[in-house]
Amino acid sequence: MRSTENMAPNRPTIRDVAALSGSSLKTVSRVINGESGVSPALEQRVKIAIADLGYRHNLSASNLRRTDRKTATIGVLLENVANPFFAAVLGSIENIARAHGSVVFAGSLNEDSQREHELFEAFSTRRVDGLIIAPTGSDQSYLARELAAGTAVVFIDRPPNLLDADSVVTNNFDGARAGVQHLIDAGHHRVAILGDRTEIATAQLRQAGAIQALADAGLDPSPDLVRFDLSNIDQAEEATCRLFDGDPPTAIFAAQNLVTIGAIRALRRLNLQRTVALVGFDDFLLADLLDPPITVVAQSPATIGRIAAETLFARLSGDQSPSRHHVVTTQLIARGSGEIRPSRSR
Amino acid sequence: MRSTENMAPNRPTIRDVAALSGSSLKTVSRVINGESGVSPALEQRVKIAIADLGYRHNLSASNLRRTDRKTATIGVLLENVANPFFAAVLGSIENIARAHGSVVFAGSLNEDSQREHELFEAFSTRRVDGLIIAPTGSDQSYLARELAAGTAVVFIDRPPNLLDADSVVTNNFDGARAGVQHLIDAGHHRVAILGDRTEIATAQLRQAGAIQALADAGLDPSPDLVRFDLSNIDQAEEATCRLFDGDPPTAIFAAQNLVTIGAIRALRRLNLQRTVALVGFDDFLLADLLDPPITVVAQSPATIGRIAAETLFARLSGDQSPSRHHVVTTQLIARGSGEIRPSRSR
DNA sequence: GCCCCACAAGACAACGTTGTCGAGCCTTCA
DNA sequence: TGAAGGCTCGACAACGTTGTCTTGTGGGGC
Repeated sequence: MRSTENMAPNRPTIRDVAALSGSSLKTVSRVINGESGVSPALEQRVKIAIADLGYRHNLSASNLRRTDRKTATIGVLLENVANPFFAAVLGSIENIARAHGSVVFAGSLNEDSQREHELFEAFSTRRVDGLIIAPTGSDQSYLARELAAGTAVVFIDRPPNLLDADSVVTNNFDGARAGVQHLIDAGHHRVAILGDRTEIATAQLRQAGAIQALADAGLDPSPDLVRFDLSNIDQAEEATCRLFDGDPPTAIFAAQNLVTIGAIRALRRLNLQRTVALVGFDDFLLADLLDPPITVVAQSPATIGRIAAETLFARLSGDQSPSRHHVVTTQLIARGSGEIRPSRSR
Repeated sequence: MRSTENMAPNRPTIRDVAALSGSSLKTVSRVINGESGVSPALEQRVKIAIADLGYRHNLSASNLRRTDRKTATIGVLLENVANPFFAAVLGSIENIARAHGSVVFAGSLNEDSQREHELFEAFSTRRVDGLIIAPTGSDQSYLARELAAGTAVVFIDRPPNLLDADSVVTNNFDGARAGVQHLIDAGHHRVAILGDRTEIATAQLRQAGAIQALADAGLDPSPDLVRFDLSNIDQAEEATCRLFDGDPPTAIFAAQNLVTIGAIRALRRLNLQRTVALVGFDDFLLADLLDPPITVVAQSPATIGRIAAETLFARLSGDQSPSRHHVVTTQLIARGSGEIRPSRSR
């Protein structure tokens, strides 16, 4: 007895289709799954009944019974879907997933490792075939059981901690090193280094790479020119301004997207944008239309997403080879801001 | 008999948990669902068994049996997840979904109405509780049965065709009208109007609003100043350049994001960026750092996403009131490019 | 004419879970 | 002391589907 208030009628099931078409459950199942062994006439009757009833296959029930247990669903855990870098990664993953007939769960972690656990739990409960994760927490060993249970997992942007699994990451160290090297090559000796929060693994690597470039050139990173833990545009802008309180830098390396933008704003405010060189890590839309155009160390979000998704689907197709760790190279794009020479040598 | 090659072991079920904890299926089910009627001691034993086995709840089976039939899953169909506007919408939806304990399927349509059907089918088969759709096709009547079956559907960005359902859209007509009005107020008589493909409903409205503003001012839109069907940056750049072949405009209204960027590039190329006024529809990152800073008619993707998700969850909680059509207003942000006055009057 | 086989089609159980109902036990109160 | 009622706990069926097995049915070869 169904209440009349909450009046969603029962959806038709294969039982209804069987009754309407005058066939059996199994026959309908065969038609739905395109199995052989159904005469054309009966198949036609079943298809008409399906259309008439507006029957829709129930993947939950199907999946429960099937032996292969594939849901044709993958989960993607990113830092933030609204961040252009990760949005590009997600778009690329979705393209590959589409080609494999899978659909995609998307979730944002926002640097919250508890959220990482929650979302993993939620996706796992829904029995995704595989996961692509840009991890935030410092321990992914909680995934070991899931891996053993047959769920494929690929890490992107940041490698997993305490777990052996495939990964696809940008060459952060070398990219940052090349960015700073580019400034040194332009004749700079006082290069400021601005970076994101040091808890973040990628931020650490970029900062290390940047400092390595200084060391390679026999330059000491003076503490007043190195500022980390900048987590938004405003903080980066403020930190950049303060660089010019004492003995100022002639060039700036900004190790992250938002930090670069903060630096640009600060240089504008101080009217130093044509005097102080700037190289940013990670490309962004319109960088070429700014004045001066911004030189960047570009990452390849689309490549990262594509390789990660391809790796995932290879695993789902049975690839049992040892974990692979893909490193995607960066590309330095010289546009102007990074080629400014020091105005006065020391 | 499980083959040893494909060695994913069976996942533990509540049966295994019951056996290990020395209780029954139903008791384990009660513990999992936080139902009352289990003594603390037994509850503890069950929880230990769950942890020991690494048991994970199977939402498919649960959902199959439950009477409320809620999957705590919603589907979002967008134009493209990598587009900043839709990425912001998606991020906002995901936030609300998280607060309601739901997870989100994301799919890109890329102006392909067949893809719209495919994704709908895929999500429906997975029994999502609700859908948020930025439609691409010209007929959404195929959703009527789904609505009747109890799936909530909310349309965003573009209203549905041939279907009655909730919607949340930007006030495209008035926004575009205000943008062009702003240029007219600055003294312009020759205002070019550049727009996206006319098949797109929002593009039509913006173009109509822009032309209405001209008409209101007693200006005739001369055909050589109106260019539609620009679907990417390059086409927009090319079209903008050609505007200056004959009798040139003194101002440009670009009715879409990428079109605005194309126009900026073109004006730069012609070195007219400080001479020709420009107002763009839809805001973008760094618009304020360009030279001149770009005046825009800003949409509120986050607001659209939030209202759509809140409407959806209200429906899922039983709201049966008639369909509502939310209109989100635009905001004109004057930054400089739109306030340039005509250099010579005609 | 008979046997065998291929093929179409259906009966039935099972997937992992939860709704229903009933058994057993303990407490409470007349 | 006994009936009533409230607990905890478990047996069982059912959700919608598919794997397995069985039952027809007709055709071909001898």
